[in-house]
Amino acid sequence: MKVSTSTNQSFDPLAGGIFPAACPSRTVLDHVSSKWGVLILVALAQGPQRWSELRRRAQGISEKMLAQTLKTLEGDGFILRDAQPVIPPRVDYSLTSRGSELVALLVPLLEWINVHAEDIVNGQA
Amino acid sequence: MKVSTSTNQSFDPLAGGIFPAACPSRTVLDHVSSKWGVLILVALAQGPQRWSELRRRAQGISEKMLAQTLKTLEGDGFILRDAQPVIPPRVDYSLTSRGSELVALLVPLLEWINVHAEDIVNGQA
DNA sequence: CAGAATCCCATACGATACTG
DNA sequence: CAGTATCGTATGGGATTCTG
Repeated sequence: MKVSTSTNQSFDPLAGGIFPAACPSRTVLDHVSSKWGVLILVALAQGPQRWSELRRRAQGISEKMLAQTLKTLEGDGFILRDAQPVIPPRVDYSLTSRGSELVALLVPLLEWINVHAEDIVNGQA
Repeated sequence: MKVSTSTNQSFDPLAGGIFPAACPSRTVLDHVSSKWGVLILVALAQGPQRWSELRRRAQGISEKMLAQTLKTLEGDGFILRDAQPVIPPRVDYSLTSRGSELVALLVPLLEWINVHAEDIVNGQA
């Protein structure tokens, strides 16, 4: 599959699958692009992490949203939940191989955003 | 910049900028990952398009959301609005160079999702 | 520590109608 | 054609409290 990487103007491997209103692609896209999905995914790119670590990393996330986001991502097979039966409880979250594939595509995007964000919100060229 | 593409485990060019709650990166990320942002951007990857074409492409979008999304993306400098003073009105939207950069990162992501979506929502490995 | 449960609100979003 | 205006709803998401 070829995709030229700049000032790209013609392709259409998406035509059949992303744009229809009720398609699997839309569902997955919504999960990933939910307010916290990307952040949790990318946070896990740095290796397995515990609940509280994720909570600290994704600043501003509520417990409810963390739980919900983790469940969705687990349901999609992007992350793995490893609960150890100890007291106090310890649960580690990590990327599955599918999750790693996705994150590999997400990281460049987030990096680009991170680099250009300031100019963008400041309205600079 | 190197980013290994699987079972990737260490980098952190994001540490400083994406995770803080009130940072430009978050703002831009929210714009891009809004329900319709990605779709409109990627639709425009196929070349300049008119309002009604975009509306047809991004199936399910309401006029309100299309207008709002286009304004946000224009405000961020991702797309260009070219209104021609003719009757009936004709307005073409196109990607700016900044928009093209972004889209170049978005397309592989959407393609990946498009390919794997079915398995993901069906709960298959 | 790692959640689940509940309550509640803001706003994202859709449907419809109207306009230059 | 390319929008704007208005209204109503659904739900994303926060705060708080409770539990194994």
